[in-house]
Amino acid sequence: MSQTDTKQRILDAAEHLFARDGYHATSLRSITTEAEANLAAVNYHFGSKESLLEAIIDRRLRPLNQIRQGQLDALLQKTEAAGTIPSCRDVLRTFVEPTLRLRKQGSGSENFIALIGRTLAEPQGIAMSIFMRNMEPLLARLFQALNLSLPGVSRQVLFWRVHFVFGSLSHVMRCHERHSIVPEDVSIDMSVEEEVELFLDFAVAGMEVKKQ
Amino acid sequence: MSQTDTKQRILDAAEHLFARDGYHATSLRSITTEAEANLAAVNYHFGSKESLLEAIIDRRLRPLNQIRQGQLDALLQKTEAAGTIPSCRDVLRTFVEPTLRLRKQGSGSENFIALIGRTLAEPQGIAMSIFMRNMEPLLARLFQALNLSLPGVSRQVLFWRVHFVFGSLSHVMRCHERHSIVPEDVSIDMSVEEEVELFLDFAVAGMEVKKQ
DNA sequence: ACCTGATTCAAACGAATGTTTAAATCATAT
DNA sequence: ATATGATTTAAACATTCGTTTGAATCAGGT
Repeated sequence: MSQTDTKQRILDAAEHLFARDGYHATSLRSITTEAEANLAAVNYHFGSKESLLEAIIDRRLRPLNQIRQGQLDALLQKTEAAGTIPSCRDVLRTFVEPTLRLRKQGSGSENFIALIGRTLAEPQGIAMSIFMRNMEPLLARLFQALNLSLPGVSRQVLFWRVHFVFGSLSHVMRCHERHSIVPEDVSIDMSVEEEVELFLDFAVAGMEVKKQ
Repeated sequence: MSQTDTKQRILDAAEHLFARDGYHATSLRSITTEAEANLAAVNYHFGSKESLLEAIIDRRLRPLNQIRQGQLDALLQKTEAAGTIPSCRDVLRTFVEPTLRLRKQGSGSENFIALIGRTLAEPQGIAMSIFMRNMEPLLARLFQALNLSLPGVSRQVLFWRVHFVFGSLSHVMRCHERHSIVPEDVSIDMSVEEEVELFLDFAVAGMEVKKQ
């Protein structure tokens, strides 16, 4: 059993428990038990509980953001070459689609998505600063692209609507399991494409609407 | 200094700290310090930390839901008497307006709103079950009214869109302070009415949109 | 003034937390 | 085989946690 085995098992277990119970409600003992590792392994491999959280976020957020960044760049290059402006729907899709696709990818990534969803709900938390360090450049470019795609919407209103969309998305990210208020006749199993377009139907309409 | 003084001070302090740092990251010692009460006061007046959380939620959620319920009933009676169906905007307003109004009311209610916002982000948490006990009847009626107001939207799609709206709303509830990603030139000070209508512009457009 | 019940207080409880230690074990290259 | 560095292990570390205790203090009625 090599070093990376233990490290990975700890990362997976912690990702799962942090997502399910939250950072503070999860003990290192419960993590190492689930990972079948010794209690001291966390501090040996990661240094501290907080650094473990950082490693969890970095592991998946870095490649995810590279995909988002690549799709956004490709879209902007394409529209610029064609002399048009990107649609709000296409801009948002570069952010949302890789997110929901990663969740369906398995091997614990659904836990990561839920963890990020929780993180967004704790503005003052430890996870938020780690998260924002990875997100800030991309978020700035995304806002810029949305501003370009919606010339009729003021920066003021645009900001709030982006806020609303992020709220919706983080909620969807958190709730990957059947909820108590979900009616029995509502199916929650959809393909990634269905999920993405269902979300974009909602989000784009809200982004584009003229003031009433 | 009477009994209710200490009880109220503990409720206010705990509401503030639970909202800011989360339930598990807040200790009874930090609560009683902020409330200028003895450590044992929490267990004397409330029995346990968990019962304190329950008291916090009950204190404000009960009257808030009565207002929401009253406004929804009034709307449904009015439209039924007129032989029409309620608009989606009016139905959503009966839920959203009392919420954002309470936040602006002061005396710590903004902490409660943020706490509920956090609660909605912890599906498996202790607060969620306490919260849902108070919310389930109203949520069922709200969903029914929305179904009535949007005859063109299937139950399946409607459920998801309500999900999205709740995500947006809970996000707005959490973020009552200026965020790091908020551009400098974006004002976050609005009247309740402005806030409500800005939110409803977004949410109603997403609820009503035809599939693309 | 005195009694009674409610409230406050300092102190301590056992349990659980994140972290550290030092010895034991493993893997690998010479 | 042996030496070396990486990893694992059991045990203990000092804190902090929620809760409990029993005495002290308070308020109000007789």
